[in-house]
Amino acid sequence: MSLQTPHTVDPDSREGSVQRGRDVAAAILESATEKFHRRGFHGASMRAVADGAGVTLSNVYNYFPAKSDILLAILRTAVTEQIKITTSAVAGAGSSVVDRYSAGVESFVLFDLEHLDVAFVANSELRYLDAPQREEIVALRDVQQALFEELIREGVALGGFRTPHPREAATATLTMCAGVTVWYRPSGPLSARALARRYARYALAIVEGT
Amino acid sequence: MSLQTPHTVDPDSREGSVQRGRDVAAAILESATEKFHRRGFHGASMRAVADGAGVTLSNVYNYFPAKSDILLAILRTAVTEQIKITTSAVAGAGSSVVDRYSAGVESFVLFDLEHLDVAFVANSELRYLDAPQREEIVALRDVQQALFEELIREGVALGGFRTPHPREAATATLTMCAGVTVWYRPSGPLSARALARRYARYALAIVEGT
Amino acid sequence: MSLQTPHTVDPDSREGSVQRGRDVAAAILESATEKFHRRGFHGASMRAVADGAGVTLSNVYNYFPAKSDILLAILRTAVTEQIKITTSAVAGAGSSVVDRYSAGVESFVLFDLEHLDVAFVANSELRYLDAPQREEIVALRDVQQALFEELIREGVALGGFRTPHPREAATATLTMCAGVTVWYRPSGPLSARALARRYARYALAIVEGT
Amino acid sequence: MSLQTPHTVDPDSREGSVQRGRDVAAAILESATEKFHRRGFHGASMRAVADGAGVTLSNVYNYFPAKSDILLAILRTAVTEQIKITTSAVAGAGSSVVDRYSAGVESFVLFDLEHLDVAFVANSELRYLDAPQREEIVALRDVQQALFEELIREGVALGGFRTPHPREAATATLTMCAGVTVWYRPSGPLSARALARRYARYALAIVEGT
DNA sequence: GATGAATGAGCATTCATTCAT
DNA sequence: TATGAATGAATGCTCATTCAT
Repeated sequence: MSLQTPHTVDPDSREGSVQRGRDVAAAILESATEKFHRRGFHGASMRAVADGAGVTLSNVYNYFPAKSDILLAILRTAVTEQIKITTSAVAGAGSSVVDRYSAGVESFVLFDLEHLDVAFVANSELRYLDAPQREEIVALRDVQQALFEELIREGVALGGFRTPHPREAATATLTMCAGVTVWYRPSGPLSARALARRYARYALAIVEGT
Repeated sequence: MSLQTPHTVDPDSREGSVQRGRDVAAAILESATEKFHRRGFHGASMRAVADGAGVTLSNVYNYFPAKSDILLAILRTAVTEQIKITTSAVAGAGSSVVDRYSAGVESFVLFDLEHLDVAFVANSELRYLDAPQREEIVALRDVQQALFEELIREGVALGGFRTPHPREAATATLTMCAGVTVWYRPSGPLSARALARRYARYALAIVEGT
Repeated sequence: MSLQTPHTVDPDSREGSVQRGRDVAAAILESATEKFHRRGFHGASMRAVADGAGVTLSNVYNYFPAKSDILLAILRTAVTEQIKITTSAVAGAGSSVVDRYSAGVESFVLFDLEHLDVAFVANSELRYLDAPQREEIVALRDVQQALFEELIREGVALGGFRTPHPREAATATLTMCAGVTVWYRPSGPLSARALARRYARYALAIVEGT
Repeated sequence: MSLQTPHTVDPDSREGSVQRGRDVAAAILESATEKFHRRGFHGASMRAVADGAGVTLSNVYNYFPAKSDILLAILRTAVTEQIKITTSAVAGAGSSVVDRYSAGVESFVLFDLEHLDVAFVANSELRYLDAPQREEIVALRDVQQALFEELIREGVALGGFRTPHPREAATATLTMCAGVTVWYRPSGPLSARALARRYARYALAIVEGT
């Protein structure tokens, strides 16, 4: 499942240039994600991105003014989407903090596992954005981090979690979770869902939940 | 403290120009580490590496036949050194598994914190090595991973740890620990040693130590 | 007369700058031929080739993926064209073997004299092509050699030629003829046509024609 | 048999620096000959020459001030030696012009066949010498050419040869003979001596000897 | 939107040569 | 003689980007 190509498309809007423009941009983002994942931002050439998208090199520039804008678009979508998914997972969980925190972590890991290359790129290539672009993404990640941190603080206040350092616990947990994109292979013995549950358990342990 | 500059230098040989007295290969490795950290392997040019080392571009090639050999040398040194340090930390700790595991994790994190850029490069740029070179480093990392995994299994056998999945716990812990190189800044409020201790506690929680 | 500039050009399209009107690929091949002739394949730089063609260095690579492909293109054109010319000269000559052989040799030499640099490069730089590319050209040269060898065998069969070694006679003759590209200067006293006739006479003597 | 390493060495002179100097220079020339043959003058690096000679790169410069001096030395030796050999072959032959011319051509070809790489280099790489060095070799080749041309003129005067163009016949013959270095392989079916005799016959035909 | 041609700066690497010892 | 270290210029080639159509 790709983040860039939505699988539900309104059939009425399939014609006309706007829709075709959407398709092309999506193809470029998809190709770029794969290339950035495999070769890194600086190791992947615009030609390779264009070729992978089945698009003319020059035409890429009709959709993205510069290479870094492609990376920015990938990261923006990824982080935004992950915030949405974790937020709604937390909202949809049971009323106990433990349940809500677990649901949040599980959905976070699941997102990374289901979008391995996007998530990997989001973690590893952010540093190649120039300051203004980078700050936009960093701000979004702060939102994501705050979501978990708040839950931890809440758990500590309610007595369910006993970690003395909510902020560092959140940071450690998030980097641990993001780490799955480095080594997980879908062909392995562990299903994404099972792994996500396992990580939720680690996360609970880190905040010293009872 | 740099990994590349040998600790034992004959003080009598320090005369002569500062630049010449310093080992050229070490200067190149140090510069390359910094450049690879800041710009990534493909984003850092050999010219930048040479300039940073105060060395002629062509002279770099008198010490390293190719760019990738510089990366290889950095990774080899880093991983080897970290194995040594963690191994001896484990050996020098108390007899209980909890103590030995904690000491191992703490020294692992401490190493990363004291060689932030080297450790960061070791984690993020390994994938840019070609297969044969990459496999050499991967084999070394497997040794490192085995060290922790064995300790966990031992703890489980003795009853001190209760995690049902030693291998995954080790993986999760190591990626969590390696994650500190992404965000830690020495100028921050937390000392390296304090942070390392904190991570040892997280690690213990993950393996569900009592 | 150049081999690279096509003979039939639409006169109406000659407007626009002289440089642009000229085919870029042809200009590159022409310049490369001259540079390879003067400095040799390894002694001629792509920058020199580009400059000689009035073309940007990088633009050369829009037409030829590698330096060796330029050499390949030159040799392919040269050898193919020479085969065509000698074949049709043989076909258009009188019915006697002596006449046909003489016509073949004469046209062969004439081709070399009228395309001195191309022919010189074809003789001297072939060895710098990598195996697969070289074999393509070698196969073409075998066709050329076979043309003459067959004529000699025919002459021997009919009694006009008395050489006991048709193959070696053909080889000796062709290398002798190709040799003119080394020393002939159009400014000299001997016209190309006269020299070609003289070589046809040598060739006849070598096969011991009556 | 190499031109550079004499096979008769005075055993008494084997020690001391002069003799060792000789050996080193000879090794360099031998290696350079092989490299120039295989890769061409510009395609062969000084490092490759040094390595092939089992000599330090810097030490090469103790014997030859520049790369082109190595080429010059090779060519000088080769051409000089060939002149000597052909001259004495002519002198040692029977009294008839036909015999003397045949002996000259045969010994010329034989020299090329017995020193394939040296002779090849002498033919193909001469053009890479700068003007003053090149002229020295060209002057030597003129001597070689004059030897054959004089014989032809003598033969014409005496009535044995009937070619109307002694000079062009000599040129054609010499380029034909030199051509053997391009294709001859000692492993082939034809012995060097047999091939040389065959070429002497071609040469006689070219000058229209009776 | 889409294209093919073009560009200038930059890339990793190699060159012949020099120099201090 | 001999060496190991060093150098500046050049090598073939690729880069992200632009532009005219």
